[in-house]
Amino acid sequence: MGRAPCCDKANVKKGPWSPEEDAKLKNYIEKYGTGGNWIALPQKIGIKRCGKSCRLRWLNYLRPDIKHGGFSEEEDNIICSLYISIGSRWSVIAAQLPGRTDNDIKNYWNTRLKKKLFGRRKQSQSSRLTGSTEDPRDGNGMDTLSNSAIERLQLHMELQSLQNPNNISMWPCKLNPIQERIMQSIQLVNESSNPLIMQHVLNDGPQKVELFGPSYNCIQQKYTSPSNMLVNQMDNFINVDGGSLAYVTGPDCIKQTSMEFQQYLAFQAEIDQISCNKRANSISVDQAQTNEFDFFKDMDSAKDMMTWWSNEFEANSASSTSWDSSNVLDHQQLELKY
DNA sequence: AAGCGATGCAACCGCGATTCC
DNA sequence: CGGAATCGCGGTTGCATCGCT
Repeated sequence: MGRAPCCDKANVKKGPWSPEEDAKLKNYIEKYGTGGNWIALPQKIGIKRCGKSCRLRWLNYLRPDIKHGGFSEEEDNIICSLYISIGSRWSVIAAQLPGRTDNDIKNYWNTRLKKKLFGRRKQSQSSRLTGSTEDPRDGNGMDTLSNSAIERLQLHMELQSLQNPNNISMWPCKLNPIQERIMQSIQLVNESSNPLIMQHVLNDGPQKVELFGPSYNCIQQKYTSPSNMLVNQMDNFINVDGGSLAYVTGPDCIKQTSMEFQQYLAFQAEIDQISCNKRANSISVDQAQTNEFDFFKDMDSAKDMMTWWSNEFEANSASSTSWDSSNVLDHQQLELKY
């Protein structure tokens, strides 16, 4: 039993939008708004389109404040930095780039920026591997990993370096103060996920977590308000599940743990287990999990990749083509004040 | 000039999250 | 409170265009 379709698939038009359809949709929304129901919209307008398709067309193309093409270097930097920090959360990234849509950014990343990064990797690697014709897409390189896997790998490495600060850092860029705080906060969450410490937290008086997210906008709001006391309480922020932040204000927090926080803890546990299995060279891992995290088999090459990335970032941070996220988060669009 | 692979982008699809009744 | 409806997101696909041979 699948889910019921959102519209009558047989009676809706698919494919490219005609100028007439565009005009009808645009005129209607500008006059009356969406009415809070995209599914009903096409009927009202009199076009044979799925409501979801109308929503997409409006958000990605017809909206008046849309910017198309021509990403600036600054935008490149923001996208790269945020992708490295939070992964493929295109809507969150898009929220930091006025006029850009998640779809646009996703396409731009997939078609250009990724190549910009991995292309350098290819170049760098092939210069070291004499006589090698290795293509990163041939099944042995990092590109065989899913975005999610890369994201997880990055997170894993962050956590590793936090847990063992004496290790050579493989995180690709110098963190700015906010990112450093967030990384510290991850450590706090790690500690809190320890049952003993969790117990301590629970017994140590009421706690409360306010969740700001998943969009970074929320952080922005907190940090751009000069009169907001939270500005001075950054140590109390903890990162949950990538883009979202939780703020530890006091009472009742653990009971109010959000879904995202639970997911984060589950993910952390998963990573811990995998790391454990890796260390113990265990082969008893469930096959599905093994498949999902196959890349850990190739951890050495992955480390190599991240080390390379780190070098590239450092080298580039001195040039005008800076990939250094510390620059990015200083960007005025984020308006983060320390 | 034609063929063909690569590229870029708009649009679709499936599914989890959220809202509504 | 539970199920249905809707929203919103990320991944994927399809197709027009480009550029190389």
